[in-house]
Amino acid sequence: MQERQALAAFAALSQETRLRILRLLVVAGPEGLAAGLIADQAGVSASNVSFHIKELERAGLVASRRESRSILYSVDFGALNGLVRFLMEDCCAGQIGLCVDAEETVVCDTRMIDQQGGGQTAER
Amino acid sequence: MQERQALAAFAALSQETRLRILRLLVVAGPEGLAAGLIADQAGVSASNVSFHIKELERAGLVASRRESRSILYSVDFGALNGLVRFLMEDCCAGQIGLCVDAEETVVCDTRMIDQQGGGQTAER
DNA sequence: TGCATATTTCTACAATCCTAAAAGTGTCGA
DNA sequence: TCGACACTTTTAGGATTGTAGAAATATGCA
Repeated sequence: MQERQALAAFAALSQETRLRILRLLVVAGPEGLAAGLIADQAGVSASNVSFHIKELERAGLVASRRESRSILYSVDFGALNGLVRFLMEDCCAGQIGLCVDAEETVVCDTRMIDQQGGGQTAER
Repeated sequence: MQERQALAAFAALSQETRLRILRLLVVAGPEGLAAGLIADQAGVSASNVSFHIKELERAGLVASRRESRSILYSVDFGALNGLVRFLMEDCCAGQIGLCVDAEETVVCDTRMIDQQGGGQTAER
């Protein structure tokens, strides 16, 4: 994932309504959800949903397709995956051993295994 | 990590200068970096660095300590780790098998293994 | 076509970002 | 201790961007 896209994705996720919408869409799965339903479930006005969905689309996190009267929006899971990877790799600038805690979540990428010898845990 | 903190963290990372600063700090490691050095290396004015650092601190991603005349800033790796986890768990709303691709990065948390049977990859 | 539903554009307001200048804050030597 | 210096933060300003609700537009079915 390019830095440019990651910046847009972070911006998209930094807004409460958008985060809520994204979660709804994740739960909905590849099938997606109509804008009206999103508005209902998120407790937000339709125009507001439209605005935020557009932002999520611009960030590449959400895709849309028309189905009869409704437009169904769904998460681009590839993009979401890319963002996780960006955060772990690019953003952590190769210090993944420091960034990603090995306690519960053990990440088994070769690059990470190389750095996991120390078994370092993050300091709080 | 609480949603509130995650929102602040995403907002902090959604700005080019702040992302650059965070990367510098990650590379610098626990030792940290003085504000002046950050300004030089990031190619940003001192006041601007101060402004953005404060934002990173507010988001809980960066800590500071005084050392003689300088103030050294360092990444809170625990918080960064928490953000990665938030993105993978809370944000992905339990659909980790969909969100986190199993191709290169295999995540070996029990919760994830449970969901990895399908070996589903994201659709683009 | 005409109506009901679904979505987008418009508008006003608030928040963010950056530069330059001024004000702190702490350290060191006389 | 006091003043000078180095380093960082705060403030003020103006331009840009983000937000929410009102109004307008588009779509599909009878």
